[in-house]
Order: sequence, then structure tokens, then C-alpha cells
Amino acid sequence: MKTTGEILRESREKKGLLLRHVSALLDIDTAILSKIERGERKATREQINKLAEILEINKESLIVQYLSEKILYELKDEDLGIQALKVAEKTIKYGVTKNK
Amino acid sequence: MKTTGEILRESREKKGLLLRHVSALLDIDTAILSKIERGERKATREQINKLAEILEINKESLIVQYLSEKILYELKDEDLGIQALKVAEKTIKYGVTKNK
DNA sequence: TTTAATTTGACAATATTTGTCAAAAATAGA
DNA sequence: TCTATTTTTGACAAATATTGTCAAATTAAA
Repeated sequence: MKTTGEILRESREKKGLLLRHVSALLDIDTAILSKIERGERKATREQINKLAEILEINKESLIVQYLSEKILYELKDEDLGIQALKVAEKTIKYGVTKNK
Repeated sequence: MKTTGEILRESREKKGLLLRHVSALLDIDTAILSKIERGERKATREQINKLAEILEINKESLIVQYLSEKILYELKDEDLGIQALKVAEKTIKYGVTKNK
């Protein structure tokens, strides 16, 4: 499975766009976009939306990949990550929302 | 399934401890512990460790519940949460770690 | 009823994230 | 080659989010 960064870089290059072009549309420095594409930084949720539009990427698949990386980042030092994911999944499915 | 806050409050009361006692051991104000138990605030990872010890709660189950709430918090406004969880789960299982 | 415990909310301190900038490194044409 | 352009790097600044204190209000219980 491709990382978010890989998807973004490949899509940008396929369109013949430079970091300069895309980062201008996102209103950020090229340095950040460079880091996002190489997985050194995470994009913001808003940037993901914009990038899907600019690069004409399937929005859903991009978001799913992005979110899954965000989750994995939270769990990166945890031994019980898989169990936590399973509990989270069940909770979503059963539509339980006790907390504020 | 009980929330982290419910587990903490019930365990504390079962031991006959006051917020004052436990929050002193955690070195925080009672106000925060009160909020944590009612789900208004999240505990830190360190506080969870300490609380498991102080209240003699099964550490693994407390951590799993805590982490799953953290994940759900990230996904609370997302339509594609379940898909993201599934991708994350597969990624952990296959041991893929491309990003820094 | 009054003492102790808990809750509430404003806001302060701290930590994390997101960004800029300038210079270095890599890449591509002439 | 050489030299323009693009990309990458890393130090640091700005913005945002999290975690905390405090004092007063509310609730519970002696």
C-alpha cells in the first residue's frame, strides 16, 4: 500500500507540477510540502482536501490512507495497538458515544 | 464497555479514596482528575500508568480502553473512520513501517 | 447548617504542531 | 562541464492544542 506521501508525489509528478506550484496553491512553503511528500511531516486535514482537488486524486482513498497513518502514529510506541484498534472499531460499529 | 473515566471512578471509590488523595499522588489538581473521571478531559499516558498502579487496575485493559478512546477522538468527525481503522490494522499486522 | 468533597469555568503554563527562511544539495539543460 | 532551477535540510519562530492552577459554586454527608 502506498503512503500518503507517495501518493502525493506521484500524482504531482504525473501532472508535471513543481513543489513550487502546489505549495503556492496550498499557501505554504515548498519546504513543508517536500517534507509531507517524504513522510517527514504530516499534512493537515485541510491540506489533504485541497491536495485531492489540486492533484485530482480520489478523495476517499487519500483520506483513508491519511487517517490510517495518523492512527498508526498515535500507536507507534504501543504494544496494545491492535487490541485498541479492535475495541475502537467495535465502538464505532455499535455507535456508542459516552464521552463529551 | 466501560469508559476509561468510569473505570477510574469506580476503582477509586471501591478503594475508598478521594479525588484529593489520588490527585496528590498524580501531582495534579483535583479538578483535572474530576474531569478525567467524567470524560471531560483525557489523561496523559503517564497518568494512566500511575493510575493503574495506584488503583490496582489491570494495566492492559485500562490501556486498551484509553488508547481506543484516543483513536476514536481522532476520528470523531470522520465518515471514513472504520475504513481507516481497517487499513491501520492491516498495516500493523503486516509490520509495514515506511514513514519516519 | 456547616464541614468536606466535587465540579465548574476562566485563564496560565507548557508542549506540540505547523510554518518560515536561508543555505546546501541534487537535478536537468545548454 | 557550468549554471539555472528544483528540492532538501535544519535552525528557529509562530500558531495551536493540551495540560494545568486557582477560586468560587455546587453537591453530599455528618
